[in-house]
Amino acid sequence: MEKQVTIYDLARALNLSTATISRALDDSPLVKPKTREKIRAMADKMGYRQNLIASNLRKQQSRTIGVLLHEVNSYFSTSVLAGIEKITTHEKYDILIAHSGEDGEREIANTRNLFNKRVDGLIVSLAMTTVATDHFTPFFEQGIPVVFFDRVAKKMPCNKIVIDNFKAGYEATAHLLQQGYRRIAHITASLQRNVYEDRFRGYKKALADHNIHFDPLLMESCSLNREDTLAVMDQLLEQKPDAFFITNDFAAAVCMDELQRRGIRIPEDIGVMGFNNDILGSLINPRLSTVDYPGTQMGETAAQILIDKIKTKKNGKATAEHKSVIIPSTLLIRESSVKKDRHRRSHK
Amino acid sequence: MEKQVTIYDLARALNLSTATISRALDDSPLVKPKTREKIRAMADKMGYRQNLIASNLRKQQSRTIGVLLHEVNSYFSTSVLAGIEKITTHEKYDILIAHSGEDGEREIANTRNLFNKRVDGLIVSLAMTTVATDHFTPFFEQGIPVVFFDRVAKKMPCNKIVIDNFKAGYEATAHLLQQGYRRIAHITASLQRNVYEDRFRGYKKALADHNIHFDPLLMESCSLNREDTLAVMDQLLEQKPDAFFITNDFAAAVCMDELQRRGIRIPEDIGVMGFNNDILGSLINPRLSTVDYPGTQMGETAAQILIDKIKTKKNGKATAEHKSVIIPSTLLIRESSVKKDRHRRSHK
DNA sequence: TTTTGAAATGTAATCGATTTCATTATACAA
DNA sequence: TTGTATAATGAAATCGATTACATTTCAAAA
Repeated sequence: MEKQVTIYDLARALNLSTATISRALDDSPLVKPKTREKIRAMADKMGYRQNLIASNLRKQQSRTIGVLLHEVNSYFSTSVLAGIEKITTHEKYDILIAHSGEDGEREIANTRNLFNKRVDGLIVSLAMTTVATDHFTPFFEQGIPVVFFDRVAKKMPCNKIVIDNFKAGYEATAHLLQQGYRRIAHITASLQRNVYEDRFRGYKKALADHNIHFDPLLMESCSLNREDTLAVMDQLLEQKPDAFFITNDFAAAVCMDELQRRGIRIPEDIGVMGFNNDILGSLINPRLSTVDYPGTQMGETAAQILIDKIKTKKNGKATAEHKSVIIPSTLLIRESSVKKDRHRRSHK
Repeated sequence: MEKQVTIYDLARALNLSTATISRALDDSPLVKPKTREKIRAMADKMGYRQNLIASNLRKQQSRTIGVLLHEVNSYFSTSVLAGIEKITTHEKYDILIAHSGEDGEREIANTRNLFNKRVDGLIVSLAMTTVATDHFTPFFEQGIPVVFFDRVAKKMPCNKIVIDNFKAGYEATAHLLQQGYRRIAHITASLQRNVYEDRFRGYKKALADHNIHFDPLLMESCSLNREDTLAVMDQLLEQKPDAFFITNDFAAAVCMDELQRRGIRIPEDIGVMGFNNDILGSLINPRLSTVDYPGTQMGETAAQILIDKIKTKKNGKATAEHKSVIIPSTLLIRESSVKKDRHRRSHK
């Protein structure tokens, strides 16, 4: 385990000051090209590597962005991460990923840790069980930019990247209604979170606009994991629904699988509509109708806005105003929600 | 944007030295409980937050582990990450995730960056196009522990967490043979990587053991993404195979979908065997036979071994010997590879 | 009361790079 | 040759926490 080579070692070896070394390695025009070359050569020869911890301490930055995710196991999450990474790599930032596993307590602990690590900015999607948002105030007080995406805090004024969940929920439900489905069951998650609440409102509005009475017995919230979804589905089937609108493709796929196992035909007997456009949906039979959710684009947008805020902050300009971006989502109609006979009839 | 509160501010406010403050906040028994309480209270009151960058510089550590992944978009990758995270969270380490997108060049750049960030250890799965492994030598020279998992460098002596890919490939192929399939096509990825090479060897050995001549025309390497897989499958179909052994569940699902679209029945006409046990496989029809790949366990093991190495290193004991762990994988026989008629016959 | 050892606190160096504010070298004009 | 502007380099402070080593405090023993 050799000792690290520092700029002091380089300075000694070349009989120069650390100031010159530092400047040379930073490509500063203040040092003579010939000197710079000498320093470069010696740095290579001695195997010098910059100590970013020391650099960051001095520069009062970390060139790191914290990403606080509710979960990482979905296609949506990895898409968002890919989008964030694309931008941050280009802008030479690192990302520190923390995930809360949908647990508000862990979200708080993670937020605290990222703050202590002095991340230059934060990208957040709230956990399912988060209620208060006090844990972000240290960031606001220090003027460290925070961008929320997807799962945002409704009341708080902040930077937000979202889709129009109300509209998406409305359109998905309206589509099912147009296909002739009437008793549309809705499986979703905690209504505390904007995304689920908005979609639910969209669902109810679409029903109302089609003169259908909303039946509370046709709606259930759960964690959307396999077991909970199956349990909830089982319960809802007693209400004799003719369609399911499920706010998650994985849960929708689980339902479809179980329905088919019970001999129920999709979409003839029961129509299914998912949400998120997970790859999964294009590989199951019948192909799942869903709402395309541009994860990569959300990630890119969030990262770009965050980095812009970080940069303008450095230039001293305060940027108090909050950006709010709505990314377009689109209804993706495939097979699980399109009644074939009805379709055929309409063509004849 | 207020100024950060430092231990100097606390020291001044309480008329104590920074040494005492630092010790108190670290729960050192060297400071009187009463003093500690006072310090704690003042820290809370003034909103003190530890600056981990300064702390890490002084302590010559980062309490961060670098994770270098070939990709992050698979169920396997997220499982591994979950496993790593479980351990690191418990041991109070952060993880810095870098992914190479299967590109060797990016892997080199990422490795360099993680080194400069002074990660305390590194967990790696090699990219598809990586050839040399010189980029890891700075870690070895500095005695920074590195653990490879899954995609490891065969020739290099190092810490490795793998499954027995040869055995898994053998068993998967043998199972298909037992089911009566004879012309088994093999779709895999770059044979440069141990995992694919070993599985391929297992495949060939199983064929040989069943007195079946290996036909090179039945084997193709590709990136395993949708388009490439479909192209390769199309080509292989000309060789009239009666089964596919595909080293990736996603690619297998894509194939199954396309085969069924062409009216080919699975498993009656063609049997399909995947690899990795992606959730996907349990949601498609017929359910995909595959090899269960314990990602979470691999992640946990890799993280635990790495942290142990970091700890023993701190205690001064050099740990030159390399750990090599083989995690058990299991053949998961579902529907896509089991000939129903044959099955029935054997029961009658 | 003095001694003594442990307990508590303090002083200052340290981690490694950056950067402000000098200072020295160099080139060109007068 | 001298003066002067500019280019190049250096000395030392700085970022904030930790910690080796020194010093003070205090209670119990002598």
